[in-house]
Amino acid sequence: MKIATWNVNSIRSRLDRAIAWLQANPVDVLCLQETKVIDRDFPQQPFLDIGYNCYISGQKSYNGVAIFSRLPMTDINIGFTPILGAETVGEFDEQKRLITGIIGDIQIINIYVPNGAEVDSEKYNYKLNWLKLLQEYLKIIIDKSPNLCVCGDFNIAPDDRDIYNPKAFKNQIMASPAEREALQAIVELGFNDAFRKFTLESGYFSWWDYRSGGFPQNRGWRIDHHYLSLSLSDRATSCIIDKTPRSLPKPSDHAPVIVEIGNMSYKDL
DNA sequence: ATGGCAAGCTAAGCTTGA
Repeated sequence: MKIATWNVNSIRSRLDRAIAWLQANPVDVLCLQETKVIDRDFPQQPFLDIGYNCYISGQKSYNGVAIFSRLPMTDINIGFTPILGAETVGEFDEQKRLITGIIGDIQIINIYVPNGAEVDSEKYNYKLNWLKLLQEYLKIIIDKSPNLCVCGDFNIAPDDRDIYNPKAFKNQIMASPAEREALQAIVELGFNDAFRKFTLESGYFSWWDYRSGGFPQNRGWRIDHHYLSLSLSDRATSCIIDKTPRSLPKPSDHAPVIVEIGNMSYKDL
C-alpha cells in the first residue's frame, strides 16, 4: 500500500504532470494540496479515466485538497467541523485545508497547513491556531482510528536537518520555535515522522523556491510529511521523496513524497 | 534588506505562496 502526498500548486496548471506521474507511479492513494479550484471546476475525469476515485474539497484561487484512491474510500469528511463542531471550529473551515477518508484499516487525513507569511504576523497566528485545532482534532480521532496517516504540506521544517541553510532561517517562518512546538505537541499524541524512520541525514527536501535557482542548487526544505500513528509506523517499509517531477518543465515547487505500508494487500481491502 | 519565480484573477497589477 503506497500513500503519496504532493502539493501541486494548482491542479489545473499541473493536470498533465499529475496524470503522468500517477501513470508512472501508480500509488494506491495520492493526497494533493493547493488544488486552487472550486469543486465544480475540478478536472476529475482524467483521474477517473486512469482508474482513480476522486474526493475533493476546494475553493476559489487558494488552498484546496483532494484525495485520489484506486479503490473506493469510505467515511469521507471535510474540515474540522464533523469532529469538533461548528462552535469550536468557527471560521477555520472557511479555508479548504483538510479532507479525510478510510481505506482498508487505515484512516488518511490530508492537510494543507497555513503558510503563516512571517513570524508574529496575523497569518502566523492563524497558522498556530489552526495547528492547535488540528491537535484537538487528532486527539479525538486517534482513539477511534488507531491506524492513522496524517499527510500533506505542513509548512514546517521539523528540525534543522530539514533546511538547506538552517542558520540563515533561524526563527523564520516554517522554522520558528512556536511552529515546531505546535508540531511536536501533535507528534506527542502518538505519531512518527515516516521519513525519519528510514533516513536520518540532512539534505533531503520536498520544496525548493522557484526563485534564484533553488532546485538546481538543492536549496530546499523538507516540509511535506507523513505522520503515522505508532501502530502504522511499525508497518511502514519505506518513505521516499521523488525529485523527478520537480526537475521537469513547469513544475510544482513541491515534490511528491511516498510512504509504503506493508502487511496489507488488495485482498485485505 | 531586496529581489528573485509562479499562479489566480482579470485585464496591468495586485495577492499569495514559503
